[in-house]
Amino acid sequence: MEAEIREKIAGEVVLSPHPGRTLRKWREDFRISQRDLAKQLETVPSVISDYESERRASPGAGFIRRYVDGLVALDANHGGRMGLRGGVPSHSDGILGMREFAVAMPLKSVADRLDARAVSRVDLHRDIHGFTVLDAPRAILSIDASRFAEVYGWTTQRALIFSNVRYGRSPMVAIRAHPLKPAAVIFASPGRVDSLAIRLSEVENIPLLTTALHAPAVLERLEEL
Amino acid sequence: MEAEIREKIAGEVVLSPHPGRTLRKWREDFRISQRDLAKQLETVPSVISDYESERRASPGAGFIRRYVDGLVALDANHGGRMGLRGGVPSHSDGILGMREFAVAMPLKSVADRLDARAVSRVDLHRDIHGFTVLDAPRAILSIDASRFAEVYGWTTQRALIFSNVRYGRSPMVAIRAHPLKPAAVIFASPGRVDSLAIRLSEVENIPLLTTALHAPAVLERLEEL
DNA sequence: CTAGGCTATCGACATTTGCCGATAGACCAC
DNA sequence: GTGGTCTATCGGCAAATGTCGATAGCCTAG
Repeated sequence: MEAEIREKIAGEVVLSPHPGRTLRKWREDFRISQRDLAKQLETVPSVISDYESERRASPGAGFIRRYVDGLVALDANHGGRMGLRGGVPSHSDGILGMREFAVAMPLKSVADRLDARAVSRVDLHRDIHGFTVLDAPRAILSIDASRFAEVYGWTTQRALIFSNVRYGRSPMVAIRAHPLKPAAVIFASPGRVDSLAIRLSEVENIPLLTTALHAPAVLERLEEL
Repeated sequence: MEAEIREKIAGEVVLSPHPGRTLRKWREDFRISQRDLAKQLETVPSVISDYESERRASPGAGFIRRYVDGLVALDANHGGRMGLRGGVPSHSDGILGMREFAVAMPLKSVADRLDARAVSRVDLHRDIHGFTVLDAPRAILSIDASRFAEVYGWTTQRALIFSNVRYGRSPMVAIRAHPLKPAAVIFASPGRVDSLAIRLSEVENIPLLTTALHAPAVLERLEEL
C-alpha cells in the first residue's frame, strides 16, 4: 500500500508540467505543514516553499524521492488516517464497519471470536491488522476499483467480512480482479458457498471462512477484541 | 492505459536508488535502442548512455518526463506490441481469440455482425478498436488482476466477448473491480442475464449486449470484418 | 577485411539545482 | 499589544545537471 501511493505520487510529480505545484497538492492532501515536512527532511521550510512555488522548474529525482518518502512517513506517524484514505472520512455505502487492531491479531483468534470455520484449504496461520465489514451487493455497486483504498483503509492486512452473501462468487471475483488482496475473507451467514468461490480463495491463497453470525453480531463480537 | 504505464515508469525511476539503471531497464523492456530514443528526444545517443550509466545521480523531472514520454511514444509507433504486453506473446488459458481492427469500427457494426442486441440501456454509439473472446469461467480462474493487460492487449477500446456465461455476474463484477474498462461487453449465448450484470453495465457505462452465437461462430463472423 | 549499428566514456562548459539564512506578511490566541 | 505558527520571497553560491562532440570498443553481415 505505501509503496503504491509513493509510486503514484512520484509518478504524478514527474509527469506534471508543474512538478512543484503537484508536490504542494499532495502535501496539502496529507495535511502536513511545510515546517513539519522540512523537519522530517532535516532542512528548512523555505526549501519546501521554494520547490512548491516552482522556483525550481525541474526538481531532481533525489529531492522528489525524499519529499515523497517524508510525506508518507509523516502520514504513517499520524496513523495514516487522512492521506491514504484520499481524504474521505466517512464510509461508502456498503461499508458497515471497520477497525484497525491495536496489535496484530492471529486470524485464528478472529475466527474463534466469530465461531467461524474455514471452507477452503488455505492455511489460516497469519496475522490480521484489522477488518472491514461490507454489505456485499451494495459494496459491489457502490465501490469501484479506484476506491478500494477505502475498503482496505490503512492496511490490506485485514479480513474482509461480507454479509448478504448467497453463493459468495461476486466478492471473490472482485477480489480476484483487483490488484490488492486481503489477508482473509469471511462470509457472514451466507447461503451455500459456491465451489468457484472456494477455488478462487485457493488460487489467491486467501483463507475463506464462514460464520453463522449476521453483520451486527459480527461487529459486536469484534468490538471486544 | 498509456497514462498509467507512464506514471508507473516515472514513479519507479524516481523512487529507485539508481534512477539511471531503472531508465535502462524500462528502455530494454520496450526493446528500444538508445539511438532511436535519442532521435525521438532530439538529442544524441551519448546523452542517453550517460544517464543510463548513472553519470547523473539525480536526473531532473524534466528529463525523466521526456525520456518516459519518448519511450511510450516509440512503443506506440511500433504497435505497442511488446511493451504494454509485458512480453508474453501467447494467449492465456481462457482467451479464445483476439484481434485489433485495422481501423476503428463502430460498435453497432460489430453488433450487427453478430446479430447481437443490447440488454442494458447504455448508449452503443462508440468505436471499437478490437476484441477479445474469452471463456468466462476459465478466464476468471486463470487471469488475475496483474495480467489484465493481456486481455486488453494494445487497447482497452475493445469489446470483451464472454462465452460460457450463465448469468453474466462474474464477468461484470471482475470488470467492475478492475481499473481498466473495456469499450463494450458481449455475452455469447448466455443463460438468463442477471439484473446485477445489467446494473453494473449501467453503473460503469459499458454497453452490454448478447448474441445467440457461440464462440467459434463469433470468431468466424468477426474474422470477416 | 569494411561498413553499419549499438553503446560507453569523458572533457568541456553554460545553466540550473540544492540549500541556507534573512526578512516579511498573514493569521490567531492570549 | 506580543508571541507563535505558517508560508513566501530572494540573495548568495557551491555543486550538480544537461548537453554536445570526439573517440573507442563490440558485434554482425556482406
